[in-house]
Amino acid sequence: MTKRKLNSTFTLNESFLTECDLTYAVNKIGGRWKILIIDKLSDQKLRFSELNKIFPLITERMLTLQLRALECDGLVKRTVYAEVPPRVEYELTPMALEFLPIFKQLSAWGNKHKGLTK
Amino acid sequence: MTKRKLNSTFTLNESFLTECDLTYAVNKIGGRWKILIIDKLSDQKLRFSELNKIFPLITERMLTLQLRALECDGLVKRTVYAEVPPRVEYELTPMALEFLPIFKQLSAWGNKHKGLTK
DNA sequence: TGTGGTACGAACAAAAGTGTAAGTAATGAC
DNA sequence: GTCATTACTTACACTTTTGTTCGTACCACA
Repeated sequence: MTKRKLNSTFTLNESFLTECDLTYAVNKIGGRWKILIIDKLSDQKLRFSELNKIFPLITERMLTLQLRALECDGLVKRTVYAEVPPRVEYELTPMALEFLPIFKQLSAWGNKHKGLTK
Repeated sequence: MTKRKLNSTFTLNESFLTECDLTYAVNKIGGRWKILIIDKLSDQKLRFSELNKIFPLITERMLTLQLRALECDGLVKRTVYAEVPPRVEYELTPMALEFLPIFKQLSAWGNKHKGLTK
């Protein structure tokens, strides 16, 4: 996505951290809007503009970035139709589909404990 | 942790985002070292200095911040012993223990797909 | 000729997260 | 009195992430 300086402690630590399968997994869904996007795509293909309407607060730029990251991580498949005006559809990959049951548990956990700090 | 400006779009979006149970849950473990800390605490209490030794790359400041955040979110319990030199022990709360099985699945998913982008 | 819709891209700015380097309190051991 | 130990705290700098604003290509259609 954005260019990074190599050899910064930040980056070095990142390498160390992603050696952990758990951290690796969480990093993949760590972007601000990624989870919501995956959730919406869980049972349907959606176009860029449709996602944009579903999440009015996300900017086009952010949506682009998050989708690109998801695509890059192999969680989302991007299909471009050579039409005018352009049409691009996004859908989950099998790898992402395997994530969904975990999502449900996470969601249940979140729901159970939300607001009950302590 | 750090003070935030209210009313920034960033903060407003955060409110919107954490309405989603899923995003809420992921945010709780989103800090850079939180997952590793929880993992280490999964079967034992540990002192501040012990955690620091386990993760040589984390700075004391970061360790403090992450532990404070975890405590604030009700995932970690902090026990201070009135001794000199000070002794502070950290352990998981029941809420965090409920997270562990999900962690295992996340970890398995990460292990399966790591390196297999696409 | 001009307008409209789609899915972006680029330049910039703001905010948050993370790392660096130093310092602190309390007290028991020497 | 000095030093060592533990668990921090503070001030600052740097990196990444997120948001703002503007602009683009393409062609159908009016």
